[in-house]
Amino acid sequence: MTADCFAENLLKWYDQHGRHDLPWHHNRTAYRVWVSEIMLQQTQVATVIPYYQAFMVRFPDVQSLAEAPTDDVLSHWSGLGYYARARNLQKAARTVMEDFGGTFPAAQEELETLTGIGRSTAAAIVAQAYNKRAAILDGNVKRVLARYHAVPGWPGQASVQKQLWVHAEAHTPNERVRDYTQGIMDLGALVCTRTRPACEDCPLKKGCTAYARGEATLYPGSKPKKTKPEKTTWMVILEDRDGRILLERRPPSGIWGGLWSLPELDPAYGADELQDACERSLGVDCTEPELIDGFRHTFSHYHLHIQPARLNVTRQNTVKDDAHQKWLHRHEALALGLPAPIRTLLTSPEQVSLL
DNA sequence: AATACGTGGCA
DNA sequence: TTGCCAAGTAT
Repeated sequence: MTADCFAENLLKWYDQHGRHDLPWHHNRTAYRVWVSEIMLQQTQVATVIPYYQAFMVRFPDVQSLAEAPTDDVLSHWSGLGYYARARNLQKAARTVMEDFGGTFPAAQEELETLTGIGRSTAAAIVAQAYNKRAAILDGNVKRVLARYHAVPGWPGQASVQKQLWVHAEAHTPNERVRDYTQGIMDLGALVCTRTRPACEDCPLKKGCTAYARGEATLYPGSKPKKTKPEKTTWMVILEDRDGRILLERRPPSGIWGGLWSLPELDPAYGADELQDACERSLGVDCTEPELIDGFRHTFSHYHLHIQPARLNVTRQNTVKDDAHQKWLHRHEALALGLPAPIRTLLTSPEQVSLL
């Protein structure tokens, strides 16, 4: 334990002010902790909670997750984002069943071999589920440590991250690792916040270098700003006489991988070429295409200009697939992996159909 | 090492 | 309206 009582002060604060009643705090099995950690990657607690609850009802253990249809897993993830997490989650569940005899590995080293589990997530599972010593370094911890030690630079930079890992390891105590781990995340989320940190309420202010300098908000260093690339694409709204809209399954990797969306066409096509392109690449027979408004959707790394076009389909080779149909109806437009502006164009689940 | 991967909240 | 970013990992 370091002489400045970092962990002790943090634990004392955690007992009084920390979060002790989140859904994954109850019945803390490795499986439940694992699912929560994956959902919480780059995603805020408030967003995760309802997804976590529903997920646990449908997939209460590793076996049920491993045996489920992937569509079922994806649909429970739909709206949460970063869908590779869901695909990796199930892949890892199947690995646990096949290679680990259905028992979740308890060693950080072994956990890291499972896809979707990196160093920090493996450590979080070890600490949360088994109360075994392991250092985590998520966004909250990075912020706390960057301020406490006045570590300059942007944590996305490998050299900066490396220093933060050293500090994370050094502060992690041998006792009460579970509470410590939850506590330092809670501190980052509730006190040592990105903007307007509540330094006066912080149990670590005494040893905090940035606080001593009155420079808490200068840390961690901000991401170097780059001009976001702009991308343009076509999302085609194909509607038949019954008002049903065509969807297609997206490739397993890439944006909205494995989900259903409006057909996406090569942006190189001009508006005048859309009809031909649809008939050729989607195998449908369209009448006059009519361009709807284009709009822009912003992702974290680029601006996506989406140019939806409406086309009337005169002939539709509908392949009935009850399982998929049911899936779409149950989860409505949210399940489609569409950016919000397009969702509004889908009037009701009953109008959604597959080709 | 740098980039791709979502969504919603907030200043 | 726009930019930033939140319990990161895979490639």
